[in-house]
Amino acid sequence: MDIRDIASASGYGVGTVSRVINGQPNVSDRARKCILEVMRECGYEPNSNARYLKMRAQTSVAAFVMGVGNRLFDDILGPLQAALAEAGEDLVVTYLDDDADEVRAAIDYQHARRPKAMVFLGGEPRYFREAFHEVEVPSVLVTSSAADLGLPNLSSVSIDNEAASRHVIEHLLARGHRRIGVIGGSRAGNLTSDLRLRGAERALAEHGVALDLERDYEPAPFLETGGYDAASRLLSRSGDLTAIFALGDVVAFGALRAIVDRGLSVPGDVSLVGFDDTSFSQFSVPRVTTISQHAELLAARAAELVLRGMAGGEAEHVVVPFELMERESVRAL
Amino acid sequence: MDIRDIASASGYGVGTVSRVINGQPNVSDRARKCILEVMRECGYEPNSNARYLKMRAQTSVAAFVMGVGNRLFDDILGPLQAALAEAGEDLVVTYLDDDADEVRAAIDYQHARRPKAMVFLGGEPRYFREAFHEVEVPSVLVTSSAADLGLPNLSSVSIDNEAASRHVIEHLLARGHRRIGVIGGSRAGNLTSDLRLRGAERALAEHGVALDLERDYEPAPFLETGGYDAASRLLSRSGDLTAIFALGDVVAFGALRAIVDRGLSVPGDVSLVGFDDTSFSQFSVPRVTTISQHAELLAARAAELVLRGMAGGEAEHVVVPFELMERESVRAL
DNA sequence: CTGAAAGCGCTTACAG
DNA sequence: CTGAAAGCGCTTACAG
Repeated sequence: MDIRDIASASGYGVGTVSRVINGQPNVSDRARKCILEVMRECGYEPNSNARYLKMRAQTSVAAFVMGVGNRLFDDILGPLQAALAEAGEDLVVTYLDDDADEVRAAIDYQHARRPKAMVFLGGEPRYFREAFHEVEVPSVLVTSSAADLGLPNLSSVSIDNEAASRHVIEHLLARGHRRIGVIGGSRAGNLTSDLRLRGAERALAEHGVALDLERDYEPAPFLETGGYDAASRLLSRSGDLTAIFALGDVVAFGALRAIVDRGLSVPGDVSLVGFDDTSFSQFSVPRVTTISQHAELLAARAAELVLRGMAGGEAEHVVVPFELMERESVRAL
Repeated sequence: MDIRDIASASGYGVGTVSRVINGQPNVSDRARKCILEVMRECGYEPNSNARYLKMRAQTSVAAFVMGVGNRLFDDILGPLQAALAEAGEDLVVTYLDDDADEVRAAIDYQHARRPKAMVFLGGEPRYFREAFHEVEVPSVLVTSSAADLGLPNLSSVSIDNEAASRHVIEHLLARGHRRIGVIGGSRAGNLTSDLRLRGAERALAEHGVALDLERDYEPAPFLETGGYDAASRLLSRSGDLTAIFALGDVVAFGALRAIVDRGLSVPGDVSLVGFDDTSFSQFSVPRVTTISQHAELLAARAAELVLRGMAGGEAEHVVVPFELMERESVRAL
């Protein structure tokens, strides 16, 4: 069942059939109606490989969503799609596994589909450094800054992760905490958690309570168990900590459990702050103070950057404000 | 940059180049080496549309992961891939958005890639009923039964959701609970939550404490807010409930919050049971009793069904055991 | 082991 | 408005 079958069944040529498939205007109403009818009857679906093989023309803009299951990303997608739609652009989204190489995926996609532009929700800087030069279309990285990458066709929009982290520490300091532990990420890992850690370190240093990385910091993968183990180790080692800053909400969730398991209470004995404002921090008992990123704002800026990139503009790196969500997990000493 | 460029640059014909691309044996070592070298130098990547257009031959088995962010599915994927690899089959996975039509996606995929078989991690029965007849390859639905669908090429592997639900109710009953509320899903929705609701109803009825659907059941979307609102309404209406069974862990998470917000404690005042054994129920305070599905078992059976289907076997519907994870959220009255 | 040729199912100038 | 023809980049008999 191919376009030729439809052509002969309808009595028109393949050219005309192709035109109705693609919704082109120069087809008589009569032909269109007739052909549409035949296609429906036959349950015909154009072969996409053949289409894309021919249509070297660029199609829609492609979005790659990293780390499946991130609610923030889901919340960005809607407004982004809407904003793009307003400019007449389609958005087709591809979900990627947590440890997938998003840049490789994007390059493959580019080969197959020739998108006009690409947007990455999340992303590992390492992959961008390695292979992004192979992508030829304007792109934007969302939630993490690409300013340091210096790629001519890669814009970015993110909060200032380092500043957000400083803000958390200052919040804690202002409430009388001096012995503050930090958990999450690693000292030589993913750029985003690096920035958060660095922000905490600097804020602490500025206030004369330098973070002892050996004693008061514990790396942890961004999983509940990671947070649980890290908090346990930290608490065994530094029993005098009055507050823990978890560099991600999942980590905070595990940490909360670990604290309670030691017979301590949050915030009675230990104050806790997370990062990301996931549903965990909104519904846990107690609700956890955390840093929130504004999905709609990120989406709006991302859309602008995409459009500007497609119009030939240079890469830009925009920073949007974050917000500290004060909840129930921090006690004033 | 196409296969012809590689051919002329290497001095061989396109046929030979194609053969080395596809790792076929009938190529001299010399030619293979030379061509590989040229391809590397040029950074050549075959055009996948052209490949698939020609290769009408079937490729790998395709997996569709529904409702992005479901840890159970992620845990199934690894073992499934491994088991299939042992049989020499590749698994390529596609992540789908929560409200995507997975069957439509599968049909499109089938058109483009001609997979040998497909497996669905999760899925909406409605979509299967509507369009699955268009898929032509052996498939298996995982975590939900396709027995009632009667599709000749659709096998399934799942726990007995109804029985699991009965088990929860019996557990509660055995601990002296008589006034048990149920939240989550809807009375005319997704098959899986229907089954869970029905299991609860029947178990209750059998023990002479019929579930009053108007009074002691609250539908809720599978989100924390859904659980929060449903539990709030239920508790306002039926203040004498001693236990709540949430048809999903996310719903339980929201419910836990709602209970605490009313100044009640779990399990002191209200016992709580979830379903799915997500990280929430493992790390919440208190840890929540829930039903666990065995990822490795599901994966192993799914792999068998895929292989059997590819060998021409008929569709089968297998049921694997579930497990009640007793934790800290249920009190004996 | 290798090359020349046909053809996968489409789209798009080109001519009418 | 419509059709015949070329060609997108590959793979695969077929012949050598």
